[in-house]
Amino acid sequence: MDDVADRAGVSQMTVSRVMNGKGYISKDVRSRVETAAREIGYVQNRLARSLRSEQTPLIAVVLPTLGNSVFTDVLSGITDALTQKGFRPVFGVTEYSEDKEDALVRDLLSWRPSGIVLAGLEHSQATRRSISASSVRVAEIMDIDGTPISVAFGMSQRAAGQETAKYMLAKGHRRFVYAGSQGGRDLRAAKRLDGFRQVLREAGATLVSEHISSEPSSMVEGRKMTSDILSGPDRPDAIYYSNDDLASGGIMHCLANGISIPDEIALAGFNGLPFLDALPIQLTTIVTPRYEIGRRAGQFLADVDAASSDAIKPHHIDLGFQLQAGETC
Amino acid sequence: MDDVADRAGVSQMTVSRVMNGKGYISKDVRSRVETAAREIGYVQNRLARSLRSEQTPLIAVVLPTLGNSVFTDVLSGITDALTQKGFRPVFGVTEYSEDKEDALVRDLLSWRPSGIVLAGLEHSQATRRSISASSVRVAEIMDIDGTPISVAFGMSQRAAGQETAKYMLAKGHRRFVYAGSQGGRDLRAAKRLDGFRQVLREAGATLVSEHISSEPSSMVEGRKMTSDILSGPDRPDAIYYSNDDLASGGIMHCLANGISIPDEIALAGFNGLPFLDALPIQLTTIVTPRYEIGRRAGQFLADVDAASSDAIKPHHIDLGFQLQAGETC
DNA sequence: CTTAATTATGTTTACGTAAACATATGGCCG
DNA sequence: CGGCCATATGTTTACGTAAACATAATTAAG
Repeated sequence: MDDVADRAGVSQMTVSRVMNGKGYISKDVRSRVETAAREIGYVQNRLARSLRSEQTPLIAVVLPTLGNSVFTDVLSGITDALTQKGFRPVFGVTEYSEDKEDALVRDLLSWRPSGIVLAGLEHSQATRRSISASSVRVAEIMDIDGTPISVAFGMSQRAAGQETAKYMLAKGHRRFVYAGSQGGRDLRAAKRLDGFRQVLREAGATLVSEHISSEPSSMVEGRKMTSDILSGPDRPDAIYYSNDDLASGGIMHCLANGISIPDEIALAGFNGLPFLDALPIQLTTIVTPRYEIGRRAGQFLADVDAASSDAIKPHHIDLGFQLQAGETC
Repeated sequence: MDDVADRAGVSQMTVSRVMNGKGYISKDVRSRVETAAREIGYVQNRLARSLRSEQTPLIAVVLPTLGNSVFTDVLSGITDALTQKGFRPVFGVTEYSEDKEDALVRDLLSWRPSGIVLAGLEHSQATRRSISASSVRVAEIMDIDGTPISVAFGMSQRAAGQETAKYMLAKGHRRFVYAGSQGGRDLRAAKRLDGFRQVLREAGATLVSEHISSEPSSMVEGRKMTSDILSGPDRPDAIYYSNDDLASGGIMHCLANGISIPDEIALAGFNGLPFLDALPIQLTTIVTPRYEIGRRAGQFLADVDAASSDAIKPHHIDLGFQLQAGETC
């Protein structure tokens, strides 16, 4: 800035004013400064700017993984909303580990972001302390079953599990198996299962068993699990998968082995990923507003006014979900 | 830091040394400082740290979109590599616009990142200027057909197009149509088409027409385009799609309308996305090392030693690709 | 036992910016 | 014409940290 100032024959402070469009600047000086800046290729140093002004246009984003398109959809929504308001995401992935979340949150907060996005409502005491000590705005996403730190954008995971169970029961299925992944560390999936279980219990139906793979979810994994389940001793008449990736693997297994869906076995997934449309059989699933969740969360955090009301009463914004009836139940 | 210092009965500088593990510190002082820091919940201010030390653990990542899983795969690879070495990605999307890339690069460079990831090898003069003025390390990804600024990690897009053409010709197809998206702004797709065209020309085969939708690529879009192509006047016997999303839309159209693949029409895609396995017909496509490209690029940028050799001769790292023969050609 | 290293700590300063606090000019009002 | 306000610019300082440059205490070497 000093160099630009010299070249334009003004003080450093005047350059700062031109750059930020604050205060009074004469037309003449403005153009001289702008020219000088362009000529020497001046680029602001945001580190200094943010240090001095005590605010950054950064939003920390903490997600469990990028390997699941659910979270890349969310990230896409966040990014779009933030970009529009001149904010930038800085992010990291926890791989569903609480310890990594703690460390990551601490690390990201050291950038003094103005906001932070967390997945889910369950966070360690350490994470909560870090956050409350820093006065960042917080948006929790995906889940609304519980008490948010500040505002949660998402849908009721439990209700999604319930609705799926009701639908499958209505279709006449009685003996169920649950197939999940990530070693059960996906707490949203656990809540869905919880809702699912509860409805089954009330209806007197049976949850024969729960298969939880330790792998990340994928079609291949879903196919393998389905094979195990169907060749096992206690064969169910329906499988509830923790997500579409696993469920589509289930469809593949059945197709490949001539197992008729839904007569011999019914399947249901979760997420409503677009690739389902390409499958030969339409999966019954729950369509979630992933992009919208991200966009709303981003919008909220980038909205400086929403910030000012710092003592926000914890609440949630329910973005709903949609059961998409397919041919697999 | 001053507060921690007071509490531990040492100077601010000693606290700094403990935090960064630099210089000599006695066991006693170290533990006192660590305790004090924990007690008052001290969190480093990276803005100040980076400002003073003139280096940041940030890597700027500029991608065309997050709406295409190709780039989320890449981003996942980048993130994994960076995280491991204590770096963080800060990113933005260009939506395939050169102007947005310029603005984004300028903006991201203002954070003084130690590295930047760009997609492709084609960049405006403005972008090149910004980058060379800032002395960041640069990794260009996806494409290696051309001269990189520094190091490019990717594969030959042109060769991919060529190989697809050769394969389809070998299967006896002669009249081709190309189907692309993004209004032709995807320069990698353009290079593939270029290679494809060239091989057809040399073989005396015909590229009947090139359909370029202005929409982002998706199965729905691919299905629509395929319908148009097949109902048009000059019906081809093969369609080369710019990617798997469009191609799988093509498969759907054919399945839904009883069009036999590959007898009535042959199809080929690009990327080798995992969901292809779930389709009733295996698509012939090119499998690209997307995650690996991201990982290698991230690794390179996070490697401080690779940095020191600042006058790197422009070169590329070819991560190759694999033609995956399916049932659609 | 001196001297020189090694270990351990402190003091001063600079990183690049913007907030806070001046100051100067001109125009408008009564 | 004096006073006040809007406009336009400058000067000083602080943001939180680490590099650079001391200095003190301890150990090793001769």
